[in-house]
Amino acid sequence: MRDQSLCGSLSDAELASLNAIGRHRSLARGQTLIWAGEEALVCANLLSGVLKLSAATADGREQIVGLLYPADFVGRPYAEDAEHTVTALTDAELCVFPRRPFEAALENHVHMERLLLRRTLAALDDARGRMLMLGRKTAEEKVASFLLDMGAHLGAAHPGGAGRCAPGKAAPASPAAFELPLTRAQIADVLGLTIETVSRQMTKLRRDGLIDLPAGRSVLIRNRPGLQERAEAGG
Amino acid sequence: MRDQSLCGSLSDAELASLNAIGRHRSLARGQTLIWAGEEALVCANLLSGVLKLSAATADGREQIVGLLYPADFVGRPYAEDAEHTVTALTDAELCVFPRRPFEAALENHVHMERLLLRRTLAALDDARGRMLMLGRKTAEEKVASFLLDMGAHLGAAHPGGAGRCAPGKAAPASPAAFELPLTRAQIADVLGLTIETVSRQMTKLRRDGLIDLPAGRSVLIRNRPGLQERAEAGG
DNA sequence: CGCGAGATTGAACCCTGTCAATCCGAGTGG
DNA sequence: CCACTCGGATTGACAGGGTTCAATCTCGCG
Repeated sequence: MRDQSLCGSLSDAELASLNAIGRHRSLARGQTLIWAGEEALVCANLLSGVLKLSAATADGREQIVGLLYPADFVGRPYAEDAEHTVTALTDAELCVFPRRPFEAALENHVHMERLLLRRTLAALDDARGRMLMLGRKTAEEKVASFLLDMGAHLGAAHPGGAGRCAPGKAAPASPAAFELPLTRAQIADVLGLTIETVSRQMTKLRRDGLIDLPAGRSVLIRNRPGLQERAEAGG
Repeated sequence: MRDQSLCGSLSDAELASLNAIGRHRSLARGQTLIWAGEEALVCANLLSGVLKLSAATADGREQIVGLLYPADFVGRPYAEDAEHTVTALTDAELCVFPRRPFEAALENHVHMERLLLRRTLAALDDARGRMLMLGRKTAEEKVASFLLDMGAHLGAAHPGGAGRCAPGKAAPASPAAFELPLTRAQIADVLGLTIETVSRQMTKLRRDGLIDLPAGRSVLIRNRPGLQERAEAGG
């Protein structure tokens, strides 16, 4: 468990105090760990699988505001109520900590707090990058950059077993083929589009020979430079 | 200077070590402090004025990914290169720290680091809230929520002197009138729209009696509940 | 007065959303 | 084995919200 996650590069003492309050938990695909608006009871460390972080308008429009991959931190310390809903896109495994004890552990272990600060800063950069995409990219650019992003994150995945990261390999060259952990509807919610537009752009990219869509949710990138060109912009 | 900013609620020792490395700096309206892509040389604490945080696509489309108000933290510790450009929307005053020494100070003063962590977590929530707005709100909803947001932030502003926060008054009831620190073009860049759409939505809200636009950039909120209704969603 | 930046307004276009029909693959039960 | 169903994906037709292009207006300032 001492991988590149939050637990990674902690002292033995720190690891021990985390283990003392942490509990292993499995999430089935579709299951929700945290509901927006409810009391934020837990933080966690994602061990395997992919989670979505989402927000919704009063009338039901949904926006996925973040995707969480293995080793990512889950939850929001220091907030009484959760701002966003956390749901499993694939079956997932977590190391869950009750929020209060976790906060206490943070305060007692400077190193852990420092690690979380760096991660949070990185997450903030990521979120802001997504804002450029949502606000200023066309549908084609959105879909193209989404596919490239996803390919990078599912790097070491064996096509078929979604999203498990081989420990040790930090950032492997993303392979040509992978399995999307999201439905078209969820992709639409990530990109701020509709199902239909996502579908159309995908088939357009396929017709243009940049990608292939052999079955259901599997994707094959045939022409990465070309795809990057379609992604334009800075993302 | 011991206000609600990063410097606020620090011990004397911590304050002293910040003062040792910090330097006061003024920024004229339109001046840029940090360029995206360049080496990130400084962090800072915003004393007065309003700054924008922006990203741009290769072909020049711009998206404002954050607005910074007095007492906000500026910059990105632990990153070699800046991801976003920081520019003054109004004349502004900052307390600037060279990044490296600032990082060192962070490591030596747990309390400061903890404060920055909380702020960063809050900024992350804010950014994600904006993602919902960019991805899922209509033009009218975007403009309405922008005006409400701005009214809240410019709370204690005397119409005409943009964005200076009266110390002590934490979150005053937002007044009916304020002066926008942004041009229509910049508002468009915040909301992911065009100048023309922003303009049209503003005059629509005026025609409907929800707001008034007496002069250039001044705004008067005539019917806050009505405006909130137009803002819909969760923002 | 005239200039220029910013703002408003108008008209035409088109990308994307909406509505609806169809298709596909997996699982189920007759 | 096949029909049926059901969720997800694709495709088509159409309408509309927002962009684009362009003209006009306002206001501060030299």
